[in-house]
Amino acid sequence: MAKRLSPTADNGIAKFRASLPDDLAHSAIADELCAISQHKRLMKSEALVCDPQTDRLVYIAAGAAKLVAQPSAGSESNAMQVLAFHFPGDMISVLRERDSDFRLIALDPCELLVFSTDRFLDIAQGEPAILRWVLTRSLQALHRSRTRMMQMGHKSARQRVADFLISMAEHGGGLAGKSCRLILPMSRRDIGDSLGLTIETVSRQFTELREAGLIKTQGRSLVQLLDMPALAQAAGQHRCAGTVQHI
Amino acid sequence: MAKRLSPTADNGIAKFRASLPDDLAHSAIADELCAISQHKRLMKSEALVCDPQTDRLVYIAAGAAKLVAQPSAGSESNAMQVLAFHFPGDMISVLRERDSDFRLIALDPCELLVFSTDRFLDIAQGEPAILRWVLTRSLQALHRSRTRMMQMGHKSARQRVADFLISMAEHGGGLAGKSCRLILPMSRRDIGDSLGLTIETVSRQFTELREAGLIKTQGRSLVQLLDMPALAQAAGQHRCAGTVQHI
DNA sequence: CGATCAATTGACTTAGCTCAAAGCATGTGG
DNA sequence: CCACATGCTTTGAGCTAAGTCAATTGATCG
Repeated sequence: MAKRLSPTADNGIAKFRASLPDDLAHSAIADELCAISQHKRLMKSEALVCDPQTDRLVYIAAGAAKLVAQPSAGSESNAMQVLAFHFPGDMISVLRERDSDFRLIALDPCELLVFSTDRFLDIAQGEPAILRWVLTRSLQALHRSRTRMMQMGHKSARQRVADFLISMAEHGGGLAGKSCRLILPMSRRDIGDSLGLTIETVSRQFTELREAGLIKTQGRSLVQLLDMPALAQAAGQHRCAGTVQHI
Repeated sequence: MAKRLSPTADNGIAKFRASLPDDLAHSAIADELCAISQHKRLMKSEALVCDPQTDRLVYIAAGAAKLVAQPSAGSESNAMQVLAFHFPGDMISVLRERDSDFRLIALDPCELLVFSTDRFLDIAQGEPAILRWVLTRSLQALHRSRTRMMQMGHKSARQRVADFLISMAEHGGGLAGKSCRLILPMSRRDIGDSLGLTIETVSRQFTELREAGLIKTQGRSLVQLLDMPALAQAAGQHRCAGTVQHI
């Protein structure tokens, strides 16, 4: 059993165990994995620092984070790219990379479990079900990344922003009705960087969506999606929760 | 041992075995995997058709292929997106998807091994090293996908085309010197669809690169990279901005 | 209650898209 | 083997969506 570090560490570990396949939550393998895990807490805007020599697997127990890449070369000013936003329950692979380093930055206070990928896999090799669990999640992540790439490809600013809001709503879970309240943990800059748009364009899109009656905003981070089917349509007739209406 | 289907089938299977971790190439597990593999040959432009109900793993033994996604809904005209190009030795995961179907289309005659992902993993569970092998490749694919997504984000047409050429050269293997000959198996349209650009823009970029003395073209598909360092720089820097200092 | 940074709005510029026409390869039939 | 036909590619001329620059408004915190 993992040594008692602190109540919150135990809490994070418990969440990790719970996310594993049911029958493995309390297996010896799970114990081993927990034992090699490093428990980290990040303050808002703090970056996860870890040995850049090894690949890492990071499990998010609580909080939201962004995975960013910044070209190491020259131009400091702009050019920060947000590759993905991550939420509790996500397992992220952070590969070491020579030219552009990838970093995980907390959007709000985060609780993480960090594993060395190699050591994790060495242990997981003893239990193929765990290996398969990680593999399945990776394939899904790959699939999601490809789907998003598809969208980045040729979509308008309106479509990207609408799609972003829809996908945030999917995470929030409030997909039930037509409307949905969201608290966005990320700034407009983060949103822009993740969509390949400028903050100004993002802001203008928010304004237009508000004027079209599709959303309502309040303060920086509170957004209310008033008509999700219409939003989904604005996003390009993709995934709408219940009703996909033809055009 | 897998039943002898045909000389080419055996050839494809041999390549698959060779790509596995050394000590497993002739293991019983490898035999089992080969036994459940479906050997397919595709003509140029032919799509891989397989049961859309199950996820598939596809190993490319020979030929080049593109992974495309087309939004199922309405608009036929444009909106075909090329998610990735694949080459011999690649292992691709084709997930079934309800709204937008992903298809693998041959760019030239292809030789493929197709596995049901579930059955593959069921067998691979007997040999964690194979599971880990697939996982490692998936994480790399994810990483590549993210890197490309980053580029799709905010990069100019020039940067995208230059980067595309560089990455094609990496596949060709002729990375040694400053120059490199490439035979592109894909059309300008495919290139455009993969970069989120129109064929016209791709063509114009080729022209400009030619006029800048960075490449030389001959016919549709032959491209000669004359100055790869300069190309790499064009792929990286060259922030559009108001002040475009010519090269 | 200012100080400070994020977000919005406006005016202007431009990269890349659209539409349209002309050149080239590649394959086919005489 | 050559002429033709077809589809790919290149080139050209506007247009528009989104970026840049700049100034204002709004929120958040010591």
